Amino acid sequence: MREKPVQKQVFSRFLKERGQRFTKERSAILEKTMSRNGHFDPETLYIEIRKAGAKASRASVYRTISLLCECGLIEQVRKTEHGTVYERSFGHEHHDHMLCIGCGSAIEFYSDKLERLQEDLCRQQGFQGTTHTLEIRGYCRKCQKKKKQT
Amino acid sequence: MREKPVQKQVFSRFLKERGQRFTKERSAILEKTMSRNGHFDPETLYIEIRKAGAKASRASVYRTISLLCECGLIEQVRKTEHGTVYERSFGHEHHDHMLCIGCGSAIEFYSDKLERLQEDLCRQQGFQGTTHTLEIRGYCRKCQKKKKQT
DNA sequence: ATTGTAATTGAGACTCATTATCAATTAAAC
DNA sequence: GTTTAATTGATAATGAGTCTCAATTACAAT
Repeated sequence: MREKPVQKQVFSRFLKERGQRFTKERSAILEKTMSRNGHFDPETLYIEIRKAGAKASRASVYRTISLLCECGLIEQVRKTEHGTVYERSFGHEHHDHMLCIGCGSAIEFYSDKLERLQEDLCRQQGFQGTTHTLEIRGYCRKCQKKKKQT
Repeated sequence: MREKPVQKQVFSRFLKERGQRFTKERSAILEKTMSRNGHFDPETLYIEIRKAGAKASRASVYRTISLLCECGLIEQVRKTEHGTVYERSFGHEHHDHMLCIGCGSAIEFYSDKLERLQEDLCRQQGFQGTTHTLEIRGYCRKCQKKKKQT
């Protein structure tokens, strides 16, 4: 796994500005977070970190995830009955999701039309929109086939 | 508060089909649910029911909310750090929400363009979409003013 | 390098929403 | 009315996430 010094810089600057420290625990969590491609939840991240031999407690994982959200390196995707799902946002353009009811898989997509629509809608309502999340639920290709077979 | 016999019929039929019973607890919870206009969470509903003098335990409230979701009379709006938020869907057309970061208030809106956009997006991805949720976060009129004053 | 000091860590206690348990109750079919 | 399986509710259990606090440590100043 290649180093990602840019992200370390972003994070350590963010911390320094607030008089906070860039510890090895935070560094390990940052690294594992940034090496992840898809969605993840704190517990899974914690287990991966332990497996990788790094030392960081569950508490630190939660605390660091919080910080990473604040400085914009990751963001919350959604809350589920099994906990909160996050994803890397650094080097990962804004997008929305389609979520398969059948298998839980997620498709990412981006739509310029949607971005413009958000602006229109906000104008109509006198609302100052900053971000949005669109989640489309349904069936992915695979699960559509499975359904036909039954 | 007027009676809403249609919803009772829907619910009791739904239950009968599944060999389940239409108890007074379920009836009380249904009624309180249907008399609500905005968003609500299970705990608030439970407290209201107790205040109204009806008898239903917290456990029954949770269990019945689950049933009401299954039969389509209410639906989950979102999960927050303070629990799950629901809203009546019976006699309440589909819509999406703008959520104020400042005060937590919610604006409901409906957009035909958005509905058509969902269809387009799904076609593009070979996804069979059934429902969606669009949540736009930002500042409502009041909170925009407050921010200016500071 | 050493020191001083405030930030951080981690183990475990705690919170709070939600679910499971199970004996007692009850709807509703006969 | 009897029967019987579904339901209820008090309470225990679960599980994600947060808090506590003594021990540790980053880091700025000397």
